[in-house]
Amino acid sequence: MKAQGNPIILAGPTAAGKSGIALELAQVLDGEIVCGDAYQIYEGISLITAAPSDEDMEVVPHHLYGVMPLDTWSDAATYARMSVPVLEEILQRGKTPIVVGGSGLYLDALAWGLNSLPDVAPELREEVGSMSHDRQLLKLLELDPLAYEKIDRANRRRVSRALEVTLAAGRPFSDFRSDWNPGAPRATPLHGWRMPFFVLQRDPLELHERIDRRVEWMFANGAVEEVIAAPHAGATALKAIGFRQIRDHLNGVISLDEAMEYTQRATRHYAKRQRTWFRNHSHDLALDADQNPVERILESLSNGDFAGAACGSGQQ
RNA sequence: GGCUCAGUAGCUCAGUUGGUAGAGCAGAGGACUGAAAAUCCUCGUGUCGGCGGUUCGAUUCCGUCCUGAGCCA
Repeated sequence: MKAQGNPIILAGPTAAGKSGIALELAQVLDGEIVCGDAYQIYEGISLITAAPSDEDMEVVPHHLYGVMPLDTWSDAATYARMSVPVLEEILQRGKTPIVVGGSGLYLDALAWGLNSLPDVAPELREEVGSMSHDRQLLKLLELDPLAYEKIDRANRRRVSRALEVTLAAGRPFSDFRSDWNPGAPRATPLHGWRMPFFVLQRDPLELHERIDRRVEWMFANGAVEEVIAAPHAGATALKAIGFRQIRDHLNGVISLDEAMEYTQRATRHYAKRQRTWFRNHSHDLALDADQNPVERILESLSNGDFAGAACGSGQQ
């Protein structure tokens, strides 16, 4: 028997103040917070990923933070699959799950669903990865001309992925893409939920200021030690901002000050990409961090703005 | 004091056999359907250190001065 209610999503760029607002919201709504972030789910890097503090976790139950071993591969589909039972369980208990995070693709996977694609074996991924970009393109043109036409061909990641899936499925990647191919099955929101999708915004200059201060704080409070303690980080976790910079410092390539400066810079770049993503991807309501976002969220929820869209058909 | 090398975009540097110059990074904007804190795309006029000279034309050659680095005294 399916539980009543829908989870809420609170997204937005890093350092916009999501965690604090989620905490307030959870207390008002009798909710529980669920990680919606690609890196905060990893174990052992809570500091450099700016995951919620232990104190925050005592105020309101938090889920899916620090649960994934550092050497484990992760991706959007994995995240969506593992978060469903967590959300379901919270709803079962009559609480409201509040998914908080900044990973646009992960959140979209949860909110709108992903097309159903075959898994790609690591060996196959490696095989495709070892091919030159030109060879991948040639192969893709041969096996999936539609994908070849539609895809960002300069982006090696995209080309590799299309080729991987084509090879793994034994038929073209484009067959699975409902946005390119009207015949393909549409993605459906997981579990038929229709989750109100809020985006928290903040003035870019203010955001940059907050990022700089937060990174300074991380470095003053054990960021280097955290990286030293994580020698076993795998391909996915290794990409957390700060990881490479601190390792470069530990290897004597750059100074500590440089490591911090580069981390600040990389985080600003990241925030910019997030702003672009959230501005242009489907969400329900954008809120300014300076204009009572909690009140506005509560207001829009109680107005029943999302009631009519429930159960599976929700899009846009 | 003498000699040598350097002085070009916010930074690091390329280059122009003399026809006023271009990369990376930074910065700005954008894209994104299973690595997404990833990956990719677009955007480059700056007294080419100052002043003189030669030349149709100098950032490029010559002189001189300034600044920095190194070597010799």
